[in-house]
Amino acid sequence: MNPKPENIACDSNDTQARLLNAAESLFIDAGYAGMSARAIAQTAGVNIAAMGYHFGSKHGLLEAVLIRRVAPINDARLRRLARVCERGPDAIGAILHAFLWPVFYTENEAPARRLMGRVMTEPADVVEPLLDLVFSDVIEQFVAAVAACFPNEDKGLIAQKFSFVVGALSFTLLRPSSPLFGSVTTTDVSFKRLLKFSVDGFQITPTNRSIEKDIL
Amino acid sequence: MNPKPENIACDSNDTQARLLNAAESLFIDAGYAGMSARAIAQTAGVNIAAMGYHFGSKHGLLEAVLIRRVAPINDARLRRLARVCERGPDAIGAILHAFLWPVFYTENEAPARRLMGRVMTEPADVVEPLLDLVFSDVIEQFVAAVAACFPNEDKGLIAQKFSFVVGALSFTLLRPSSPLFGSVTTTDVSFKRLLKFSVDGFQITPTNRSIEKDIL
DNA sequence: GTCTATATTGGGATAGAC
DNA sequence: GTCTATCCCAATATAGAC
Repeated sequence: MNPKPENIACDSNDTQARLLNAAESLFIDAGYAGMSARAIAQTAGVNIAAMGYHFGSKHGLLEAVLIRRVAPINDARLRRLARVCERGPDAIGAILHAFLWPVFYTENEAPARRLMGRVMTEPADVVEPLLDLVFSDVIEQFVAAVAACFPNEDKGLIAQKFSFVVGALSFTLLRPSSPLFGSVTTTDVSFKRLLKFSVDGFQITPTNRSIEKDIL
Repeated sequence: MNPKPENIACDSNDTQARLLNAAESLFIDAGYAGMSARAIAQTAGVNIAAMGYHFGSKHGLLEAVLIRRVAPINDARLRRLARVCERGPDAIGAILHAFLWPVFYTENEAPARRLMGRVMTEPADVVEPLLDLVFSDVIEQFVAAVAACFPNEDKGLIAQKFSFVVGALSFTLLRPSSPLFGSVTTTDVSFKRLLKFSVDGFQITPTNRSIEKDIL
């Protein structure tokens, strides 16, 4: 289907890379259903038929777009996770750092970030198989590592807290500047804030009973 | 455009309600671009032309779908916020409770929750005007209330922390059961976990310097 | 208020010449 | 590998009869 799978340059002028870049940009802005094959070809400056030739279909093109960006990030995540040897509550910061850092600082980070935010929130029938394929291993390993930090905590609680982190991350990537939340910040500031917020959210703290009283 | 704007029943059999329910269901599952007017009419069991007659267009129908669900939730949020008089760090739990509780426990909550998750993550060109219209007032008031709890903190930091909460909330609503994050939980458990996670994330804690050292 | 029928545009995919 | 041309179907919207 793809006669030249290796060595795909990101800013080359060949047809495959042009299609990948165009599809990525349109997917970020409009989602899968909102981007048309015609618009992709036009943005890429290539013929419509080239998409079918190189990637089989619009969906095949999306898959290639995803893997190009997400695979390096997930590789970096797992490499960093492997270096976090210590366990116990103090390791949570290092683990979440290993999970978040590659998203913000891997090469070609700007498009990759928005792409990750978009794909994590797309309708399930479009990307669920792709999400499972690309993220299940990483999520599983990180959840297990976090769970090892808190051996006495409920495993379901740990997994859900991790999903809160993924949600906060996805939303941050998806709307880097939103009129709803005021001023924009730099990548570095967002990263540090999200990391600290996540670490604090994972800490074991006594439940504040005054919150419960507020129910109506 | 809409000859009968008031008194829209949620489970009635009249054409408007059937269209609203069908559009909501399809929007949740496929997003705006992924749902077709034909599919809406077919699901609703009404004629395609009825959509144009009652709501003007597919976009007008989406707007009605949104307002029907989100307006009651936002009203409840602001009513609850108005009752949170005290200020200081202890009020953060009550404020976040006021923000989150109506999402999980307002009537017709099940579709409303997924709808909120979907609309918060849709491509900007589809819903940005709607999001501004529906959410800007609520977000602004809640961010201001939270900022009043932490008068010495940077306002941008407060706003971004609040966006983390919104992100975690949206993702939780969007994927109530995801194979990536293991077992499903009840609404009550998710609500309590998200509330505690958010409160803990807002607390002022010393920055853990060991996290910084982990940068490769 | 409802429906049939249709106008008009755009969708994804591909056959086949070069 | 690339392009033209086209197939077939789906999209939203609306006109006009009832």
